[in-house]
Amino acid sequence: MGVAKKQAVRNKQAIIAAASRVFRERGVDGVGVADIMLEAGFTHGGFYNHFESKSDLAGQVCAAAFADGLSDLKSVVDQSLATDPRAFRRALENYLSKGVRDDPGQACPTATFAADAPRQGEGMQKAYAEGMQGFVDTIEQYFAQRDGLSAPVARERAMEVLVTLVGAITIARGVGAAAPRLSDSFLKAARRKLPD
Amino acid sequence: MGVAKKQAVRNKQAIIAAASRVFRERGVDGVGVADIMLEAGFTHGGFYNHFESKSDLAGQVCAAAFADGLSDLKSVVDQSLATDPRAFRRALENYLSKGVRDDPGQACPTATFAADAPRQGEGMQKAYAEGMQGFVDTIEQYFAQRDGLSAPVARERAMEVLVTLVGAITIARGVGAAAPRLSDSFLKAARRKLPD
DNA sequence: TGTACATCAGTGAACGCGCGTTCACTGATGTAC
DNA sequence: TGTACATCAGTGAACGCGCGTTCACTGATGTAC
Repeated sequence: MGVAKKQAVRNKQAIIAAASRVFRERGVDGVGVADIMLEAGFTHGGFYNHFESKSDLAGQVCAAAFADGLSDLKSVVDQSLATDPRAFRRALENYLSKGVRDDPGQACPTATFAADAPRQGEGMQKAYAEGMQGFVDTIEQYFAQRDGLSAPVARERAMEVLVTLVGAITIARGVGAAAPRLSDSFLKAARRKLPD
Repeated sequence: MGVAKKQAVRNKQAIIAAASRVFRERGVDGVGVADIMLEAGFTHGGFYNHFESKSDLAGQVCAAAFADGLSDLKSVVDQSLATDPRAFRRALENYLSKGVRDDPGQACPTATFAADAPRQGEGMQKAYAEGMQGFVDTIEQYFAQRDGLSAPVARERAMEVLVTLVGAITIARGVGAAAPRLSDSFLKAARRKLPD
């Protein structure tokens, strides 16, 4: 069809964005390449102009999702340290909300890609591990700076927070459709356990 | 081939056991019916003598896995209340061990089926929700009895424990292959946060 | 207890379908002159 | 600035393959007499 280079780059990002959403909703194994391309507004043949394979895409999707998530997290952390000390806590509570639970397509990759990562290729495993590392580092630094904690203590707290977030949202989604009230109580219990 | 009724029942259980293992290792969408039957030692054609569909199997597998898990949990709880007060805590620590992390095929369904449940059919969703409900109830009763807590408080603690277990093992598996040391520290941090 | 027959778990070939991937083709873009 | 041509993103048909499921067949099991 003839497409400008800049447009091609934008199209690739649109494919990644579409895949990012449907992968989180239905799992990497639950969507086909043709579905993804259709969601992005293209026919499926062009896929291999942008990606080596579906597995390659999965890795790039995971990396991009973590990059977005980390950038969001960093601005929340900066905001908390500078002007609005409650911003961090608010972000955690928002993560454990019904809205996030019921819309995995938009949600943080920590939970949505956790199950796919070990089952997909090396690229996705690496992206997931590096992404989690970035989250741990950022939260660790936040706790260290805010509460004057030593690095190891702050690090452990950061990991505890991530464990609570991922555990609660994972369970809440798992029981969600069949037991909505149980699902809500898991979110509530986890919210109450969060640090300030 | 001609097979006794008792043997047929045993064969069905063998299929469920094989599926239970490979579903946890590779995800429900990651294994085919033929694979499962081969793992169980049969050809694939006989599958539909036992199950209506793959989705039906997934539901039965999830229910059976939770029944096993719940029965294990109940005997640990009984043991803790009767003769060995540390048995419960030991079981939790064992859940968060490298052995369990690296062998999902044998592991507790709370974490391994959490991601599949919302994406598979109604049967699996129901089995997962009922299974989690059973776990919550059992742990709640344990805390209530052991520490003389009111039901709501004991319930919230039970949910906190489950959130920690599922979150830690999910993240540990997710980062496991690409970042083994990070994975270990998540398990460690979660173990340290467990109640006695 | 022995015989004839219906049942039905397991076999293995076959079904249509959708998957990931390839390919010849197209035409606007971007470059060389 | 205008023209001729190479590039390459996107199209849509096609590839082989493995999926979930169906089916005719088999023979030991279990039952009726």
